[in-house]
Amino acid sequence: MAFLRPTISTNFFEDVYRIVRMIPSGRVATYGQIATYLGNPRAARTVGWALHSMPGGENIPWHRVINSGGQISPSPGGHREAQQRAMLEDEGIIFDETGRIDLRIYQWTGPL
DNA sequence: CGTATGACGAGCC
DNA sequence: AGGCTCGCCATAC
Repeated sequence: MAFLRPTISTNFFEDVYRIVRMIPSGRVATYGQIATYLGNPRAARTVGWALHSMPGGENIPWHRVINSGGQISPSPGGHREAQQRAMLEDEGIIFDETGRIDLRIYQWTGPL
């Protein structure tokens, strides 16, 4: 529906959403990882930005995207962090004492 | 068109 | 281990 589309052609953003949508439940991906799949390994910040300004209503598992440290990136407002963690735990992901995820186990291997 | 910004990442202390 | 700085890149203004 073209009339529902934002005036701006956020092509890069759509690509980000497309990748994120492929992440299966119980798995996570890092911002840098997604940026790599888009062909820009250094655009991790932009990926994060795409998610923070993500349109609601879309079926995008934004909570499955974390930083390379295996932690949930603090967002302005903060409370999303707890929500994100709860959703991930609900998918069976275990956090350690420092609130970190073991990427060796949960990191999505990509659209292989 | 130049400046500022931001769910990052790697490096250094 | 934890915290700070700098580099990167697509958008917003």
